[in-house]
Amino acid sequence: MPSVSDELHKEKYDQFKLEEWVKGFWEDNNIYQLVKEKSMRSDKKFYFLDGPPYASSTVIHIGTAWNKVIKDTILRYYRMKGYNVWDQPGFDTHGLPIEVKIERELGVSSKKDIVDVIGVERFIGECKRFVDTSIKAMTSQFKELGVFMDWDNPYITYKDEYIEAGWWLIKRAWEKGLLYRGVQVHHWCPRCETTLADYEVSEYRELEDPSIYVKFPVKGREKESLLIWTTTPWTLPANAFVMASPNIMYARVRVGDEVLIMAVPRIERVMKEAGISNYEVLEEFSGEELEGIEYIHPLEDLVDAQKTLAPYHRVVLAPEAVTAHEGTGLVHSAPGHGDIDFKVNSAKVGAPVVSLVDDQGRMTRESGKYHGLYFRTEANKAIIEDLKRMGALFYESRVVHRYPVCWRCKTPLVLRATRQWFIKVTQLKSKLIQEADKIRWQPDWAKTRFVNLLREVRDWVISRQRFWGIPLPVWVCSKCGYTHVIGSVDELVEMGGEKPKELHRPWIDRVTLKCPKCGGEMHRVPDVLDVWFDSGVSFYASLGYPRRKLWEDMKPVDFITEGHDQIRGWFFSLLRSGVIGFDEAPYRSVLVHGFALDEQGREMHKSLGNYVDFNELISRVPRDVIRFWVMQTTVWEDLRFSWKGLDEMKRVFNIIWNTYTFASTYMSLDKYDPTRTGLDAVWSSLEVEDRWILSRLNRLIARYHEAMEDLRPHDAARMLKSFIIDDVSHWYIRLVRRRVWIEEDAPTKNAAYATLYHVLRTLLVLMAPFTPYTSEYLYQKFVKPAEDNARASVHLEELPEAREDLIDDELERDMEIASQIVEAVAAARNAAGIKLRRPVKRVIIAPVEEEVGRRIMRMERVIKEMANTKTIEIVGPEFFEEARIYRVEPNYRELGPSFKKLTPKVAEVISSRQEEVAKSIISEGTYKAEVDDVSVVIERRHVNIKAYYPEWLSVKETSLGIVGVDTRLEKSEIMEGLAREVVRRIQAMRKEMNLPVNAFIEAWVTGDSEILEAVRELKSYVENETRSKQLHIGEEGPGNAFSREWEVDGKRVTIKILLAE
RNA sequence: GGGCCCGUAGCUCAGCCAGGUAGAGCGCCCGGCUGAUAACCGGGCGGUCGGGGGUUCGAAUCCCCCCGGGCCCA
Repeated sequence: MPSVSDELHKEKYDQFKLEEWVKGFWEDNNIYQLVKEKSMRSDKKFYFLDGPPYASSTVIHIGTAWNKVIKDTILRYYRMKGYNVWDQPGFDTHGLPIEVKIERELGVSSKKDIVDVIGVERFIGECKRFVDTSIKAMTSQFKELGVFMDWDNPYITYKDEYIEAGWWLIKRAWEKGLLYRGVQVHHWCPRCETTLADYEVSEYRELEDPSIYVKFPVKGREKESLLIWTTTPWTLPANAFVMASPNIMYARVRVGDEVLIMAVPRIERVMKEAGISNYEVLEEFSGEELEGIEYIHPLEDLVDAQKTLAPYHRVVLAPEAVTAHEGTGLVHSAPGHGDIDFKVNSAKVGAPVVSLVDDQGRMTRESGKYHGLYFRTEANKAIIEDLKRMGALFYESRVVHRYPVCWRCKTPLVLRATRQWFIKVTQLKSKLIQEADKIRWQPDWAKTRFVNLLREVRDWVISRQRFWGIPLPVWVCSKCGYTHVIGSVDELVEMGGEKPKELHRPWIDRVTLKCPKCGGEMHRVPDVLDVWFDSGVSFYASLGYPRRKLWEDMKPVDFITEGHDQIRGWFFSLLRSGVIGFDEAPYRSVLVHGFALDEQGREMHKSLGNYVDFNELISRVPRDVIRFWVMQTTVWEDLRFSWKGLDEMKRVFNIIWNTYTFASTYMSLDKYDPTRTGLDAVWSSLEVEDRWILSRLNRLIARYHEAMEDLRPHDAARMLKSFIIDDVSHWYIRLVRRRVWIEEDAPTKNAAYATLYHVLRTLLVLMAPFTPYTSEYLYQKFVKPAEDNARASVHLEELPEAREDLIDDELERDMEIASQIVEAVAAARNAAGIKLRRPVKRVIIAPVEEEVGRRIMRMERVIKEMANTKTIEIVGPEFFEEARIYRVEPNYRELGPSFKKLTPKVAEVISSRQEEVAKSIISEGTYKAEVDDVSVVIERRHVNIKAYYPEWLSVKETSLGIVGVDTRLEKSEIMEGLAREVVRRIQAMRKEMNLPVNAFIEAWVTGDSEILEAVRELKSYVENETRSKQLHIGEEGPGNAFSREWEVDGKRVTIKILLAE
């Protein structure tokens, strides 16, 4: 016969051990496989797509842990709701950060070294080895957290099948005319020797640069120059034109025997900076008048490239590029080295785009004299010297400003125009916005943010001049220039290529094709793809599309969740790929989560010393505690990491444990069998608190589902916590305690067992997605032994649906009121110094409305028990009014000014005629008296009125009404109180002797006569409570008995105990 | 410089969308309970709801500006 086992309460609680045990249990019994198999039998699909973490570290960030816990909780929820859940994890593996790490490991620092010293083949091998190590380490940490995903079958972006899937999209883009090669100005890292996309330019440093004012002589005018300002002298050799604004006023300013042209609002600043006080503004005019003025470039003779640029040297109007806030209002423009310059040039000038800096950051041959010099250092220096020598330098100083550096190697970046491959995303803009609108965003503002970004979308530079990435599948004929994009390995072979060992560089670089146009040899463009491309195609690539057709059955992705940085990142790249490849958004709903910050709300950084190491965390805090704690945070807000917060959560688990051991202690004692004595069997014996907790439970279930389906798992987590702590532990268990202490087989006890068992069992299942370890453990130890038909694991259970018929609003309101009344009584007792142990004769309540009174009386039994009162009386407010005693005190601040010299005597009257004065002032507002033959009128303001209740009545006023406790002692209550004191002490002694709760004893009580009388009077009560077979009053007892002397209210008593046979 | 989010007690946070007497847990102090006991109950201390302005009879809540923090851009 199954019954609740006694295993739980025999064991010392240790959450770490518990989790270790569960981990072993899952492994030994293949629980994940069972869960997965069960899920796969369902035909309701739930396609979850894991945003792949970047596999560049062996220790995960706290934020990554949170991310996976959120995912796991939601996946578990949907599995337990009977869905066929796709739970494949992913890893993002390509890209520059990993290349840089490997370069460091191998001790090289340039692309040349990778090719010549290391060899690309070995380099790629090292990248792969590094990634594999990271994946292994990360996987084991995710498993530690109890994350149930298909860890044996992750999608990994460097696999050939994945690369091939990536090619497919490039081919799609090409077929749709979205792929193009173009020149654009981008940031370039001269160390990594690759272009960086806008979003990769994320780091800035405070760097020092020259700040120079340079004179560009105006053609055909003696000693007259345009004055320009720049902090990048190295761009001057590539100067093509000068920009001015039509919205700014300019002036010709005489300085010495020269005339300088500059913006009016800048004159004073510039002159001051240059230390020139003697200057004269000759003439002011609108910027428009500058248009077309030609100038001579001061370095014209030193720079070869200037020969082609000279014809364009004139002033161009470009209000978007010129401000009156800095410089001179005249901006030197080098289309090959500036974004705006490039745009203005294409729109208005059409000069050749010249970049005079090479891949390594050195000046090119075309820069003439400066050939070979490094741009920010050597070239700057040489150029400034030449300008000075030629008299073209107006003023020179240094400036410290924010300058972009490479996000991986911190090398200052250079802006330069290069030829790159693009996808014309701008053409898809309206479609992107339209598709974004169909997606469910939680929270709402994520959508706003997303659409804001889409409005500013730019074409996407997909090419990178690196090694560790998906090779760009573009082949170009070396003879006729014909370009072809390859969409698959099969196509590669069809085109005459040989299938390489793997699709990475360098193997793929060796594959040549035969040009279908001219028969010439086609070579691959040596670029690889931007690493953001990789994860963007995961929605189909992880499923092996197009080689396999699973995506077509599974689409769209039902759910994704990542941090809010991914609004711009992955959420965007997925949508972009979805629209390029399939003309639609690939996912249906998004949950955005926050960042894991430190206690002060700052970002965690190893360099800031506030970094919390995952391994430290997991060794200090049990996994479920971490999980349940992080899940309490409003998902889309930032998580403030807190050791203290985690400690608090440990206590919650302690209470959960205590709750289950409480139940198991008594249920096992009585061999309670939930399969025989279930809720149905005890239905008619349910007490009001039983019906109440069942109502609460079902309300919880309903709200829990609402929260989970609305992607508010934190709300569900909070509800679970408050249900178990507040409703079950703090209230329900307190209420049923006495019922489970009953010895015999009473219906009310069985009703309590059945209810408690049902509640705790259901709760385990509801908790399982959040606290998989604890739920499993309690399921194995508490549920399993009691139910023959229990599942192998709690994770194979199905989530219950709420039983609406058990939700009773009225009852819950009644209980709410009862609890408030009990609270008020406790406060009143406390004020009067009456212990809860001592019963009181009556509690008197004047409710604010009759309704409340009725509710109180419906809960009479509960209130009487919890408040330890013999009776409850409902009275009208007049009861308290009549009992109230008023006292008045003289208010000297008001008395003084009114009565001057009489003040002391008036005060005397007030103090001596208390009641009389108080009554009069309350009813009439004044009190009239004769003082030294003078009539005085004492007003309300002259006194402070205080209300008191008589000694015997302790009162607490509440929003429900006035609650009074009659504190008068009658002999019977005193007796009962004393008896209870003795009981308590016997219990303490039993505990000290380590007696089992159900053991019987024999006891002897001697000492104070009043106490003995009380015990004699309530003998059977004492015997019952303490499980005493025999209670000897006034007898010494044997010497071998366990003995203790006590003092109760100043009275001595000696108690002896022996274990009865 | 722009977009979005956050700012409430010493700490962690709820309340804000749908305006109506500022809440919980923890911590601290005092008291109680002692058959869940590293649990539990009551009371107290503690708040310019980041600051300022506006709308309103009434604002933590709605609007505007500013400050601090976060993310993403420029």
